[in-house]
Amino acid sequence: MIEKLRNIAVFASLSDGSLHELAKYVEYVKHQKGAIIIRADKVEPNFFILENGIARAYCNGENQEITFWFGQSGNVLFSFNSYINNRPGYENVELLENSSLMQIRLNDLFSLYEHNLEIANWGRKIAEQELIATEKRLIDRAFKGAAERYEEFIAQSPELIKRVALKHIASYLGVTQVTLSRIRAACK
Amino acid sequence: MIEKLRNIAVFASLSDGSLHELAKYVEYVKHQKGAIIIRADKVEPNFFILENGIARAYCNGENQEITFWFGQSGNVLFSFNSYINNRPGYENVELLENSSLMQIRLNDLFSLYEHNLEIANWGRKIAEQELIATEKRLIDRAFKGAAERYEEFIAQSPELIKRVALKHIASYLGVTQVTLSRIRAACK
DNA sequence: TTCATTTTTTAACATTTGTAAAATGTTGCC
DNA sequence: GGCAACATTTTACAAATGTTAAAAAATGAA
Repeated sequence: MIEKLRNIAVFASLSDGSLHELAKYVEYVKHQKGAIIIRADKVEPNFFILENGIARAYCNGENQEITFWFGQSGNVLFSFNSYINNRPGYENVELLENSSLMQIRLNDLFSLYEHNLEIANWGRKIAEQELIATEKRLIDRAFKGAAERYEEFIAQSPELIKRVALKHIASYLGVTQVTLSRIRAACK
Repeated sequence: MIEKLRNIAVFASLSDGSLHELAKYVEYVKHQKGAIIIRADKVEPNFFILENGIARAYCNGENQEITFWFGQSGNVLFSFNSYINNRPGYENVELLENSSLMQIRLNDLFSLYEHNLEIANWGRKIAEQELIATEKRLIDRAFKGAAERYEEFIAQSPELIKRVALKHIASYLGVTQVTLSRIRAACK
């Protein structure tokens, strides 16, 4: 059990003692492709670690659905507003493949944060890494054209290109699917 | 001294004991309008809290300068990449008015994180709040037109509209200054 | 395989936003 | 006040991206 946790990069900074403490609260779950594991407008009481599979987070607009995040094996996955503010979130999370996940109840995790210094710092680093990645995306939108963003996406996430529908990638990159098609046609 | 810290909202969650610990390492500094207190490509060894004044963070592009963050009284202020990854950052931070700041050396702050549970969780919450705000901006760019983003900016940051040059606000909103002028002309 | 469904591409046209340059407005200093 | 430096708006035109619709290609289930 601890072995399984230790193999996931996100837990690398934790000692055996903390891994044991954490493991007490970890539950394994499997879901089918297409499952919506986090729903907008509901407080999601769990924090997930994606062991296998691919997930996307999206918001519902009027005529459109905006995908703004992809998760792969080893990524953590949670409703931002539930986790951070204990309020209903704005995002849905859909599994794009049959997936296996670990989950911890937020209440248990928060209680670990209040008692275990190492886990509190682990939680801090998770938020920090997500923060720096999100900010870089925001800055990239200003400096780089859609074509360049697409090329970087391919370079950085070759797995996702193979396994995720282009319509989702288009909205992740901030363009319509028509524009993404044009970009792909141009760089052939 | 502790009183001064207690009046700043970002410290509200800290007990007297932790405030005392933190206060040992806090130094007060003043800078003039126009001072660049964080420079891209340098590791910035301090973490700042802006007591008075306004700051902006920006990246240098080839022909342009992109402003992606504004700070006001009470906001924390740090080089993301220095703080998070101990690497040179990508952002400059300029003070747009004469300002007074508190600063703590990152080494001291990190050492507090490793010894004081309450401060570790305080650092976690700071990263989380920045994260949720940044992600909301990214999503807003997809769902809202430039005009709507401008109106929301006015509603949420009335102080900044009065005190910050429009060219900086335009780039913060993700449009050129010409486009912002057109938006302003249209909604008169 | 075959059919139905979904995804992706292509085309034509509309709209938004960008670029460059000039005009106007504002600020601060001598 | 008057000048210089900088900020903002306006104009004309160019480029990028969006919209709509239809065709082509890919996918999945019976």
